[in-house]
Amino acid sequence: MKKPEAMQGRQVACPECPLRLQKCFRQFDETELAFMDAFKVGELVVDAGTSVLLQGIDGPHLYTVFSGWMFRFKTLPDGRRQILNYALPGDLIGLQSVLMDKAEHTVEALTRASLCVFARDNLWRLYEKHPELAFDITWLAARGERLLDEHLLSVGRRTAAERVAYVLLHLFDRARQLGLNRGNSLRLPLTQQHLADTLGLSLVHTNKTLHQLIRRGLFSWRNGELVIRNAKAMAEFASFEPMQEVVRPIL
Amino acid sequence: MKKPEAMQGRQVACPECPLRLQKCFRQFDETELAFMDAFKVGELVVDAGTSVLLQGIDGPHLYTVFSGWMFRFKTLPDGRRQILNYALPGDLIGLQSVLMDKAEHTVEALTRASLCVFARDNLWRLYEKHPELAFDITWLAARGERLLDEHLLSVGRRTAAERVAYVLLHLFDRARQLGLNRGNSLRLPLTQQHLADTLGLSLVHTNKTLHQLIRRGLFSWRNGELVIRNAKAMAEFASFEPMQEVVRPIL
DNA sequence: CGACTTGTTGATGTACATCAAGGTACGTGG
DNA sequence: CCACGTACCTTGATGTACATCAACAAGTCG
Repeated sequence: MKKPEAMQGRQVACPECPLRLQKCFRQFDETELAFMDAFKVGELVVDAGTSVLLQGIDGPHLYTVFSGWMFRFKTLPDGRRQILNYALPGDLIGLQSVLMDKAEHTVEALTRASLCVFARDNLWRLYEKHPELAFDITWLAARGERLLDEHLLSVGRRTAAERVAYVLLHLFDRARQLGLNRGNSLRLPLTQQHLADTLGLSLVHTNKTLHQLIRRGLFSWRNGELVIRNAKAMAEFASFEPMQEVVRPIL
Repeated sequence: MKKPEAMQGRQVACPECPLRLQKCFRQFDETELAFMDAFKVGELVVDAGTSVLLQGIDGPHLYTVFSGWMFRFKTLPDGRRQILNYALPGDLIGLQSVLMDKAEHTVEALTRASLCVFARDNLWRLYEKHPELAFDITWLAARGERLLDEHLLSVGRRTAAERVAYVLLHLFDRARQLGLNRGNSLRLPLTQQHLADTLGLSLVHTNKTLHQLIRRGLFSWRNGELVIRNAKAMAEFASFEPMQEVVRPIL
């Protein structure tokens, strides 16, 4: 587990942010962009395997993922790990740790990733001066809760095979909304161990289950390339319903 | 599953709200109390077994639990149910459904319960006029996410016995902060089926596990009365750490 | 200098034996 | 009647062990 690299100065100004051009994100007006630009204190680029927030440690910053994949997890004292969810470009990181004073989970980069960094101290000004942005933050928090609801349903009540199918569709769907896919194909930067820790399964059983589903022709996954072969059957099997596509805020 | 009773008019004015007297809740100033009083459109009293929000249905209201226990759950098409969390007095209900336009989960009363009802349309005014209250809502959302994180860790990575011990301590701790306990004793309005659906276990196995822990002298639970007999051993066994006691907002 | 070994490491694949959890059935008791 | 208790058998998931495979570094030899 590497340490984060030193935070760099600001490279991209919010008004020119290329992420905001994606159709899935809400348009900001000039005042909002100006405020965000002032709110942003820098950028952080981390290599895969680097932790940005640590379980039990005070977290002074709020982040937005600009590029790359990250994941959030908790561990038990004896090392058992549960991955809570994944953060993709546009996702907020560190809201819990800013509001509750310290993080109760760790956030680690799955790929090389870059983050926009905001100072916690200015968050209050955001609430005072820009209620729309405050509303956006609450919206993002509610969305986070919804993702956890769905994940919890999976881990608690779906069978191993259903869980695997579900999570792959879920990740594919989220990545697709950001345009990270190429047709039915997607570069998935996970190991089977990540999947296992996401789904509450052992590595060995995850592997068996994965192959069982691949043999059934639902998808393939080789060399980090996931291909959805039969989305319909897969969604039916896993009781997966894609998230309604909404124009969502981005900080 | 009964339908909610008709909403009654306002009985208790926010400035006189007895719940706010609890030491665990943040004090509101007069302006805030006045605003909340105007924001509140009524009260809703429901019997045990009544659903307030329904999975997949548009939810126009925001609620605060005033008294009683409620729980939030999702179900799969074939009926498998996963309880996501419990709502006790002071907890917010319906934020997801208000922000995302419809609920993706159901909220049901575990006991007779009364709720304060707020109109979604006025939520925006709250963000405009009372950033502190907006901040509070975000805080509550972040807290909800944290509870889910912990629950997910349990279901994903704890053994059946650890899960049972953990959830009982968790519920006891939350109830204690509200003064619902009497020493080590607490009236727990759950059936073993609720517990099973919370923990992702079968009813039979939940029962066995429960008795295994009772035989070990960690707690007892008869006639709906939970008694923590050995809190230390129980917390150690389940890797339970009580939530830091914070003064928290209430709407 | 390049080409071919060799060793290392991390991710993956598969075969057991074992065990934790599930499902059915049939009790009891309020 | 519904919640709880318990026995019995089944099965889904685990843990250990070991083999494969690709990526990468170091070392050796033509």
